[in-house]
Amino acid sequence: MTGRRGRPPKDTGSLSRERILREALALVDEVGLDAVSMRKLARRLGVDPMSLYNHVDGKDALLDGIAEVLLAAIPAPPPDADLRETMSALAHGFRAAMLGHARAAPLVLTRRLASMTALAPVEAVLAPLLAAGFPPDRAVHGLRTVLAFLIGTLMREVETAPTYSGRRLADLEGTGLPAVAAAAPFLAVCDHEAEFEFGLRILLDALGAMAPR
Amino acid sequence: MTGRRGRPPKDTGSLSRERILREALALVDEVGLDAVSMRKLARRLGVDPMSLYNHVDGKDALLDGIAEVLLAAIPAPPPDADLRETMSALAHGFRAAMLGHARAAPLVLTRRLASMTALAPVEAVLAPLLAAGFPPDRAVHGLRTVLAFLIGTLMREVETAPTYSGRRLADLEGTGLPAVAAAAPFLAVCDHEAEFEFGLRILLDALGAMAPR
DNA sequence: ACCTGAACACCGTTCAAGT
DNA sequence: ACCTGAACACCGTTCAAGT
Repeated sequence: MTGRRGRPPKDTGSLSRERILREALALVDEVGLDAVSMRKLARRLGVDPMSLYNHVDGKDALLDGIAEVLLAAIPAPPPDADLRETMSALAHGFRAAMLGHARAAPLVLTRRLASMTALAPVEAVLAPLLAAGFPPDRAVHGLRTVLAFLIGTLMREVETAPTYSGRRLADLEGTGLPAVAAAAPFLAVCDHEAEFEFGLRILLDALGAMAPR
Repeated sequence: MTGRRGRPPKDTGSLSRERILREALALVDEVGLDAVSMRKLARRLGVDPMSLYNHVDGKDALLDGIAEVLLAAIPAPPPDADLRETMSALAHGFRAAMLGHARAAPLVLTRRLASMTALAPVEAVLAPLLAAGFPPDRAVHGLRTVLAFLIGTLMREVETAPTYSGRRLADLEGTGLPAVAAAAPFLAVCDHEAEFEFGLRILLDALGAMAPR
């Protein structure tokens, strides 16, 4: 009984904003952000490049759309969790969503998203902060501080080419900068996971200590 | 006696890597990153586009070069300052350098800089951390955490279009999200200065508390 | 060693035309 | 309402030629 009446069955459906965004994300995953073009996306969809403009407002709007798809993948935190658990769950969910599409992640991390879709995670962070007794202005402060850390950390994770060989170590030791040389073995590599947990802990500890209740 | 012998006097000098980078930065400041092209830069320099390739390795290398120019503008902290003063001075110097060229700042904030030029500020942060007794691995942790916060915060500052009118407030209140609505007046605006100081304080307090001496 | 210009293989997007 | 294709005004970069 499904799919009647429509001349072409839905999932063949030539074009739709959803199909375009889904395929665009796949294209970014495959070729990287710089190599994405409206024309390549159209070719991939078996369609004239201009057809895309019937569903998407141009390349910039397309990229914003991809960012929204990525953001929508962050799972909602368990509703009964306390402040720390909630913030931690959201931070980890955000990270997982970005690492799941590392090449597309900069779209979320570097673009100013006007859309209201981006507000679900904001609500999820703000609610426990308010519940913990933070007045709204300080809750927003807390939100923004954690978000800045997440964005900065994930930019580093996601831009890192998969190539820090031992090569860099020698470079670092040969700079004549004493502190750099002393810390060279730890500068040459980066355990992103540990880095993330280290910074997140500092911030969540600080917020916990500041919480009115 | 200066400038003899060279047929064209130095400062007329048709091209040089330095002149190209300086003019490229000015071009980014004027037209924005997206609108920058090798051809426009060449036109601005009164030169054939291809001449640039004699001094710069291509557009990507040009952009990396601009990022290095920006980074070089961070002043060295006073050498006699303690850990907190040093970190604070560097953070503020970094921020000032980025805000001085807001449209070019994403080059520093989002690109992976391979160059060793970027190491001067790293040395400046690491040195006081080591002096405060942090073992090298923890010093690097501290450096990276602060840097992530700086990058995330400055990305927000620098990407913010100069347009948060009262318009957004109504939008935020009408979302049906209770915490967002309650905090709407504070979400609608952003005092970047205060935000920066708030987050930086948390991090420097935490590092101070962790310092072995 | 450095500069030039033509040429190549691309872009995003407008517009008039089709169905 | 949606799709098409030609056309426009750009790109970054290679290459052979000039000085």
